[in-house]
This record gives sequence, structure tokens and C-alpha cells, in this order.
Amino acid sequence: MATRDSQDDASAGQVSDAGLRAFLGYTIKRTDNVILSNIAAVLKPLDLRVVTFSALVLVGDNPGLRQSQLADALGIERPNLVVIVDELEGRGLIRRDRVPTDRRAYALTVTAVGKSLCEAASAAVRTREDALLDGISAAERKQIEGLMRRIESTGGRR
Amino acid sequence: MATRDSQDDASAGQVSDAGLRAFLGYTIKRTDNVILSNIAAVLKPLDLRVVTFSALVLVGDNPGLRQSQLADALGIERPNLVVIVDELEGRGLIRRDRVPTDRRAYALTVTAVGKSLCEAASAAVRTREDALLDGISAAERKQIEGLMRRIESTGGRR
DNA sequence: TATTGTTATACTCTATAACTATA
DNA sequence: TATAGTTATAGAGTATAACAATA
Repeated sequence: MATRDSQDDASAGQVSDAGLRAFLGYTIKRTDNVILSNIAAVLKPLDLRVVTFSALVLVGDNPGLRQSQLADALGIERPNLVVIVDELEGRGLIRRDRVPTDRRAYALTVTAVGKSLCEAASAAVRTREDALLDGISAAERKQIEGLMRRIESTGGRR
Repeated sequence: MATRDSQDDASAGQVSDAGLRAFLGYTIKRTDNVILSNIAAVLKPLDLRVVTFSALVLVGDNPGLRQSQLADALGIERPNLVVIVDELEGRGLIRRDRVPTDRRAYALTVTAVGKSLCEAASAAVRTREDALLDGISAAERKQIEGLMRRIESTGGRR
């Protein structure tokens, strides 16, 4: 006999998520939440959010990128990107330059200030990720990446 | 010499996300998005969202669960859970019963209708996940789960 | 005094239609 | 006619404060 009255309920004690753990998506989502909130916490002191940081990295890696391409890469709608680019430009982190061959479009580039902030942010994120991955070998990490990318490509269009 | 004028930009051609791929969180987030949108698509015909499905599974596994415990398990705030429970109760999928020993609280349970819908939904989600994991062995899947849970527990409180 | 569920509300994110200026 | 960026706006999702009933 248990000490507490053995009702078959969860009114006291731990809540079981065993049923949800049967779905891999649940475990992946929980892990994703943990990683994202950690990254967000690391970026906050630099006045960056996950989106603005991602935008900075993408523009840095793709100089001359247009806003519609950036929106597409970030997986957000064009209208919603405008305020993000406004913010980054207003802080002097990126530049909007008119494209001579197509005066409708803007070519986005990272400024020197933006580049150094991006590098500092990247280092901070890398450090935090390494801490989260403590005890996980480089080989295991490679394996996660490979498996994730296989699932992603199987899932097709989203 | 390339055929197109070789500007060092991305105004034409593919956008590189190599810089973001350096962060494991990016790859995991993309995979998570794919899985979640696939699950959402599978649940839609059953008039379930990911939250309502998760709530159904949790209440089913923890009969007598209270709303505050459910909100906690789902990672949402108590006020936001109210409309979810309203919806599930309104559709006759769960029941709210007063707890005799604490008349402030409700004991949540899944009805017979809710149980059969939950089982159908679970089967559909499982089938879709299996399709996404096509080509990934049971051992690899176990490995993903183990590694994810290690990362999750290292990340601590969120 | 503290807690359960609730209401009201605000803030962020996301999604769509429609405008402008160019092409 | 179509496209790039923009504006306005509406809808989710999420967060906090405060209330009534109960402990």
C-alpha cells in the first residue's frame, strides 16, 4: 500500500509525458525550445533577437542580397521583414543600396560595425552551444546534423 | 570565367545559409519546423491543433489532471489554457469535474469520444512521423532521442 | 494570506490585401 | 502586366494584472 491514497490520477505527484515522448517531434521540439531560449538569452545583451542575428549572418554571407531573398531565407513574409531591416539599418548594422540595374530593389550589405557585432554574437552563440553540447562528441554532433538534415529533406516543402 | 558577370553577391543564384549551418540550433530548428508543420497538417482534418492534441494525450495519460498542471506541462500560461480546455470540453472530448477535496480546482478527464479521437490522431501522427523518418533505422532514432534529451537536460530551466 | 480558475488586456508574430515605383 | 518594397491591418500566440471562490 502506498502512503498517499492511491487514486489513479495525477492530482498529486508528477505529470507523465510518456505518451508524448512516443513522438519524436515532441522530444525534438523540447530540445529546440531549450536551445532557442539559450541563444536568445545570449543575444539579448547585444540587443539582438534570433531573427535579427540570423539576418545579419545571412546578409554577411550573401552581400548584395535583396529583401525578398532574405525574407525567403528567414522563412518570413516580405512585409514582416521590412521592420527588421529598418531596425538593422537604423542601428547602422546593414546598408540598403539601390540596385543600379533594377531600381525597385535594394542590395543589402553588412557594415563594418555590423560585421564586428555579428562576429561577437556568433562567438557568444557558439560558446553557449558548446556548453549545451557538453559531453556530446564531435562525431555524435555530426551524426545529429546528418540525421536532422535527412528528416528535413524528407519532409519536403513546408 | 563564368557565364554571368561574377559580382561577389547573391543578386542571382542561391542564397547560402552556410554561416547559419555552423550553429546546430539552426539545423534543429529547421527540422523541428518541418516535423511540426507535417504533424499540424495531419491533425487538421481531425480539427485538432498541436496544442489540443498534446493536451488530449496528457489528460489521457494523467486522469484527474488539474488545469494548472496541464498548463505547466504544455508550457503555456494558465489564462491561455482556459480557452483550450473550453474548446475540448465544448466538443465533448474532455470533462471538467469539481475536485471534492478542493472545490477551487477541476479534475480533467478524457471522455470516450475524446479517447477514440486521440487514438485516431495518435495513429495518424505516428504514421506521418514514420514517413518522415523513412530510411532512419530504429537504432538511429533511439540515438537522436538520447542525444536530444541530453541537450535538453543540459539546457536546464527555460 | 495563498491558490485555482477566470477575465480583460496588451504585446509580439505572422499573414494578406493593396499601394508606389519601377520593370 | 508583373515584381520589389512598403503600408495597413487582422489574426494567432503569448504574457501579465486583477478578480471571485475557495483553501
